[in-house]
Amino acid sequence: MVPLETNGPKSQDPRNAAAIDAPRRADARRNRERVLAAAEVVFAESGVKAPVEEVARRAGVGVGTVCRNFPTKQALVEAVVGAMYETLLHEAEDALADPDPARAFERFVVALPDFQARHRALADQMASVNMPAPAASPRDKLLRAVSALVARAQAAGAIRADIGPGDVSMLFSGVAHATAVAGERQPVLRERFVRIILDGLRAEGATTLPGRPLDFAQLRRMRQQRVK
Amino acid sequence: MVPLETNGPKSQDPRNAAAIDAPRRADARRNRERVLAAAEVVFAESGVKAPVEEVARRAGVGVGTVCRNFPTKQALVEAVVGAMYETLLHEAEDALADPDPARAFERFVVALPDFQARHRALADQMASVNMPAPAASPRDKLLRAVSALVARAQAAGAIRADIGPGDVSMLFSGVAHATAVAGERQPVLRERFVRIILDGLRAEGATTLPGRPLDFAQLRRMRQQRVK
DNA sequence: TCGGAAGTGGAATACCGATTCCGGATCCCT
DNA sequence: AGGGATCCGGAATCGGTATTCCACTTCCGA
Repeated sequence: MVPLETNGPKSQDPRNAAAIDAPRRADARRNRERVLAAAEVVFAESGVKAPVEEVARRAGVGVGTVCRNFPTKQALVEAVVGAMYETLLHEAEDALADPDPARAFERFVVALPDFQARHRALADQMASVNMPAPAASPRDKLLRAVSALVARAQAAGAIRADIGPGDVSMLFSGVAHATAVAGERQPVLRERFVRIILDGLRAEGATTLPGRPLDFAQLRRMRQQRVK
Repeated sequence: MVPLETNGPKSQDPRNAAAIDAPRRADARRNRERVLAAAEVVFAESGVKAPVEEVARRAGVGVGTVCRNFPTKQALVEAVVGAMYETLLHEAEDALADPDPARAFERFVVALPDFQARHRALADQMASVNMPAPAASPRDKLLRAVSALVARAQAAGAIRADIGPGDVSMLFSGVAHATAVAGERQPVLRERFVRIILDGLRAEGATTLPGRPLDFAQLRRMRQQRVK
């Protein structure tokens, strides 16, 4: 590999993932997008175990094209997950735009399990990521946005003070997983659970929680401990 | 059971699964137990995707022995799950033995996610079963016990009336799944979430829940709808 | 418009794990 | 103890999917 060129245009950049992300030819770039979009759909409806060939078919390209863009299936999955962070980030930013902290928080915790239930398999992938988020990456921005939503809601007295953003994230992801099993066509069920948990998050002092409020950094550390 | 008799042993009984469960030779029966035990451990730590060969190795037998006892990997998984129902049933019955309905309920909802977090992959399997439980099977007994725990707690005014056993089961399974990802070595985390949800379940009237209380029959029906 | 670099489809290959098969070992009854 | 039914181990088989490879097509700059 390293397709030798007459005079090193880029060969000295060891981590030019960007170059791989954006192939030279227009049709190639287009195909890459198609594959990514197809993969998101396929993985959502059949889980990550869906054959690569299915993704290729759905994208209208050959398997070779898929594998050239994403050298490994794992790489494909990660790319799709990366795209999902951006979607969730929008969700969070939309919520943050609401001037009422309580409503903003509520809006996000309704949207989160909703989104995750529609992407069960990929949400599981997201949950097992345990690398620190590169600064200013979509994931990093998302974590900050969620932290802000929680902090703002707490400052406004809308939710109890003894929880952290990590707690919130896990609680509602749990809802997503539980309801996805029963069928994503049951938004009512999801809403019931979100309401119940919201009631629990509001119940200041009803119970003294063991442990400390959980933030994302701690959450990540806990995942790493897990030998896996 | 059905210890062989001298003539006409059993060959005409089409559904003598029991006979398969209890092979004639003592060493065979012993091996079967070993495989079951090994499978439980292996699946718990590596998920159901763990190779059959790994189970065999852990059990100290050849793959052939595993496959003879459980003609299919799926059959092996189901056998292990079946055993788990019995364990959970004990948990539920122990809880029911507590004369205080509130304490009994609480005790079970702490034990449930705890147990499921230690058997994540198998818990997922359990969640996707959508056949009616045969009357008096461990699973059937478990569902009844849980329903009783919920009903009793409601009658005592310990938890809100607008929820059903299906709601409870899904909520706490969600906790199990969420915390299992972060590492089953974090019982404190699990307890935090259980407390929060318990607060939410206590908050009578705090929020009017959409939909109706969910019982197990409805839950099963919802799973079936899901084309899969 | 042309030439060749860049990209493509999909058959061939590599791999991995479930299931089958059978010569040999083990048990259990007499 | 003897002998046959039963069971065992694990190599061979089979199936299914990820990945590689290359003859052929498409794009794009000159």
